[in-house]
Amino acid sequence: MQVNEQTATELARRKQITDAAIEVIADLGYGKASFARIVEHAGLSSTRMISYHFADKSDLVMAVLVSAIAAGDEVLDARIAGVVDRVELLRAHIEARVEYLRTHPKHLRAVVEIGTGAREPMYAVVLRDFRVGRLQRQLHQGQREGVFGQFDTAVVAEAVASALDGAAQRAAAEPDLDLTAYGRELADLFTRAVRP
Amino acid sequence: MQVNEQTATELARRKQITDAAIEVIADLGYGKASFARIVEHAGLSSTRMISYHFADKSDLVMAVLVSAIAAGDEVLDARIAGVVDRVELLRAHIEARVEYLRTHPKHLRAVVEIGTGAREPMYAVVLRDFRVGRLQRQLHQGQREGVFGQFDTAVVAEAVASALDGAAQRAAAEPDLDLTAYGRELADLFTRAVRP
Amino acid sequence: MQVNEQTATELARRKQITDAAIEVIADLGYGKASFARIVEHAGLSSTRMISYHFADKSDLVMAVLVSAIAAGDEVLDARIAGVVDRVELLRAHIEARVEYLRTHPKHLRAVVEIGTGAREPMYAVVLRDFRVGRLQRQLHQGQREGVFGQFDTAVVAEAVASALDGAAQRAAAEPDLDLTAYGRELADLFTRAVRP
Amino acid sequence: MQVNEQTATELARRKQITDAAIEVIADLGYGKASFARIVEHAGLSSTRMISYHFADKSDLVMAVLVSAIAAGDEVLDARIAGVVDRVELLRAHIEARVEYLRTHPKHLRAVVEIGTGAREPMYAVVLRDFRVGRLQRQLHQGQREGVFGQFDTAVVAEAVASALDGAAQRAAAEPDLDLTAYGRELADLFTRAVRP
DNA sequence: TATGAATGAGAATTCATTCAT
DNA sequence: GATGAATGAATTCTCATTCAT
Repeated sequence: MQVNEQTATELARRKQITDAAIEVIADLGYGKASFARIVEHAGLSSTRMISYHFADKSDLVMAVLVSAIAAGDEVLDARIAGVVDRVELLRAHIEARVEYLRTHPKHLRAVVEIGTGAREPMYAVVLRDFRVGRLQRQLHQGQREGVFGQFDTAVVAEAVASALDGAAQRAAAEPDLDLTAYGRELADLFTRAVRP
Repeated sequence: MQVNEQTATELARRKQITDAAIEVIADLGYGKASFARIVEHAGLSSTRMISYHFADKSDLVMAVLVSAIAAGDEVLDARIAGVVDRVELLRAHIEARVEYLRTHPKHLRAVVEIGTGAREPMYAVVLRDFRVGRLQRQLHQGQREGVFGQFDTAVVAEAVASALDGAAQRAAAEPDLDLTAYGRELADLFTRAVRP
Repeated sequence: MQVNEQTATELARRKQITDAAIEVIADLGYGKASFARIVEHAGLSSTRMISYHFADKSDLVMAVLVSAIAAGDEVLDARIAGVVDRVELLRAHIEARVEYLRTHPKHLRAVVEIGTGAREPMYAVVLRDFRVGRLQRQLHQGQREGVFGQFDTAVVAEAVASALDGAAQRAAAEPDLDLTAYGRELADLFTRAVRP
Repeated sequence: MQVNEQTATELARRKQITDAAIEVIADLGYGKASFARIVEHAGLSSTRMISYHFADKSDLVMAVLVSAIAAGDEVLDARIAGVVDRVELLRAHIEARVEYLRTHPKHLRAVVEIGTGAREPMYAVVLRDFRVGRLQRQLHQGQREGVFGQFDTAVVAEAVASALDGAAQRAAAEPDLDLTAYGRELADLFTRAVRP
């Protein structure tokens, strides 16, 4: 299939660039992640390469976001598959995010960096859904079923998301951090907190 | 005494600059807070003014940090004065930070922006103490007294600090947010979470 | 005949590209008329399409010129056919150019844009002939016949041509401009001016 | 006076830059007049110099416009001073513009280049006033006084302005052109044309 | 204590064009 | 007859900082 093959190279290049961008953003922060540093990391010849494959910087960043979020949701979906208990679902959600941080440290770091460093409202929508969207819906459902107490789901979802952001920050600073234990602690913390 | 008068002018200038820097960092983010934008905001003649009063950018940022943290700790100290109960102390701590966010929105926003946007390890120490230092000591003491359950104080302190960061972000995005209620929700959340 | 069929497609493509180029040059000006914007306008896949069909940019611009000038002279020829009176011929010439501006606004605009924006002496020859060539010959002949006064035909021809350029500029700025009236005014103006 | 002296250097620099910009725009056209070529022409160290003294490119272009137009109006004012006859005033106007083209060839060329090459509506206002503003008012007044015939003053003013633009173009292409004669021809042409 | 002037380095982006198939 | 991929050069503009007074 010619069409697919034509696109294959293009897709491979885009992936090479987004992967490099993820690493650079994770390592240097959103502010320092210039085209020059990304091409250097990707082993490309010039920044022109990026401009050729992406309309502009926000196009690249959006591609990074989509890619990283897809990977994160994959981990999440796999972890919560089959879990029905609401409390266990919350635990699974938190632990899945920390597991994602463990298996894809650069990906999650990049998302957090973009979330905090970038100011384009363009990213806010997709970031919001990744950070608090699903979680808040779960919390809301748990309240309706009576398994959770009465609290502001927006506040709690934001608190959980922020705690996971904080975990990413700490993990970056302390590479030896035991993330599995960290995830369990966070899950314990919030499952206690949502009890009726 | 000439020396003192010189210092007084000097201090006034420094304050004018740090105040402007706080506003700009809070409004535009650390990455966009250039000298040019700060002098514009402060109504100064040129960026040379900043370079004259501060050794370099990190010197200015550190001054911003010290100033903002002092103001925040002042609010905190006033709020926890006389509180002895450990749980109430935790509640007071969280609510005091949110109150600080309400009374000094630009200050706390600036601190968070520097915490997430800047990468100089230089700031990390002072930031760490502001965000988790006192809190973690309180939690630890509470555990020793048996009022709190057994959890990793570092994890919980980081979670609380991150939740407050998240509150600052939301407050920036939603100016009409009821911060007093938000603070109460957060305090409820974490006081439930630390129960034995 | 394969050769002809190939040429037909080739010609169709070239026409598609020159037509798009005319629109872009007319709308955005010569300076902003990049290959990228032309392919976008033409709905082509890449700028490579242009480079394939035209040797280089000046080749494309020359094709635009030839095409637009041919269309303009067609209108002119139709309008002056049968007119013998010298003064009427001048009037017909001016009005035909304005009519061309009305029926092919993008074409004439593109010619003017290239005339003013481009610097290649290559275009100057063909432009010169379109703008002042025929007109100057008519004026000269009119003088020999004694119907026109004594003036510098080069100056007057250039003035007429410039006035028509100006009309194109105004028409672009004011889409509601009554061009027929404008043409009549110009014709009146210059027929008065050439009287002996 | 310190204030003046401080500004003096600044003003001198700005003049040095605008003068160089006028030359470059006149010689290479608006499209090719990059900062790089202007600093090269001005003998400055880097384009940074321009960015330091002008907010952005349009700021520089506007300064060029103001400077060139002021010089042109100075010549015009000197030429029409004391002229009362309406027809003579029209002649003086046209000849003054051509004289300006002769004494300040680069200045008028630059104005024409900006007028045709730039697209910023920002310039349009000041350009319009220079090109047709005063002239149209004169024509209108002449009609009210009955010295001129009935014609559309906007059309005629635009035609005169365009003819002067055309003169600038020709003068650039033919350095040996006798501009005084050219100006007289144009003045003859249009004074004939406006007769009742 | 203050400032006007200047700067080298780097930013993202656009340009017409060429290579290889 | 067509195209996907790539590119070097150039664009305007911003950055924190230094020089000289």
